Amino acid sequence: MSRREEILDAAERILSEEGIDRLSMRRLAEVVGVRAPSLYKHVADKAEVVAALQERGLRALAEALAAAPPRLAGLAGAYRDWALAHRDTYVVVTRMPLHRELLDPEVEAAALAPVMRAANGDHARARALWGAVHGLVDLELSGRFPADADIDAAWRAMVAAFEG
Amino acid sequence: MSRREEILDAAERILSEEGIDRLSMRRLAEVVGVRAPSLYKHVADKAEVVAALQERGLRALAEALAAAPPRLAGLAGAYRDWALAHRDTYVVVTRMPLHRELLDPEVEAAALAPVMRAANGDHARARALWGAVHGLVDLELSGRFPADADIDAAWRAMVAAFEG
DNA sequence: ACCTGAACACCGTTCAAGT
DNA sequence: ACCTGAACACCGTTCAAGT
Repeated sequence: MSRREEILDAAERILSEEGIDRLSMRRLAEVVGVRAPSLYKHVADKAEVVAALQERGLRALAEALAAAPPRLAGLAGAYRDWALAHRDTYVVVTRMPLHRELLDPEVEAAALAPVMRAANGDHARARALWGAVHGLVDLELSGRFPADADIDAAWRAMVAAFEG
Repeated sequence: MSRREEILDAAERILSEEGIDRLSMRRLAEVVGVRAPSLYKHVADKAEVVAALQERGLRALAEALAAAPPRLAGLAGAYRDWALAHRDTYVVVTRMPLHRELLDPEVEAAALAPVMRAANGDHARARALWGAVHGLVDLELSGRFPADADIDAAWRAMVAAFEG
């Protein structure tokens, strides 16, 4: 395993185990067992590390969605489940600037392919659907629903609207 | 005008004019004309500054939505327009941790009241709708749609789904 | 080829000291 | 009551120097 892979694996571990706030170049170096400046011999900057995490996250999300039942409710459920199980990764994938020039060009489309399929190839509808599932996940992750809110019911209402 | 108000006004100005990345206690102090430690005589910490910005943002959003045509398309359009016109404020309002204990308890509900009304008082439907409009805005603000995407069409598809 | 310490320009925050 | 400089524990990043 190259030093570079070692660094990216460590970054992935920090992200999922310690959270995004702890993902610093200094902490990353510490986990790898080296001083922070040494990282720059193997990655250009932190943005490159983040881009790698986004790529890995998109691949994992694509896999989870591809394995879900293709019906809308199943797909929406798989999307939500994956996001809740990988909160910090989901945030990195969707909220941080996407450096597309550092990304495998196919990986973004692959993650959205199941959504595209559920919308019968209608781009506008696929984006509306993606917005809806992403929005519900994002509000939940950001703690915008009151503690006693029935979030499952909100998901059912969303699915009903798009199936209507 | 109290020093505290002066500080919060300056924070609002930095947020909208220089962006969230420049909103630091040190920059804030500089704009107010004082050293950073002095701020702590007037606000407890940065979280309190952010909470004040969230409250002001929610109030402004509530106003914009209340002034919109109550039909779904008009409401969705007003939501999107406001978010795009106040990008950094929108991000602070929706993405940063919401310190509800520092917030006027009615302001959050006030912002969502028009959405609630559009859902005929159905909480689940209102949350699905909020998720959908927020999600589309968030993906657009995060640059997740390709440059040639017809985002207007995505909004129409979303409105159609919920009106269906 | 790889790693290091020192440095630079930043953060949020605390605190003793001054008025 | 308010403001200050100095300090602490952090950031990302650069660079000359060592092996």
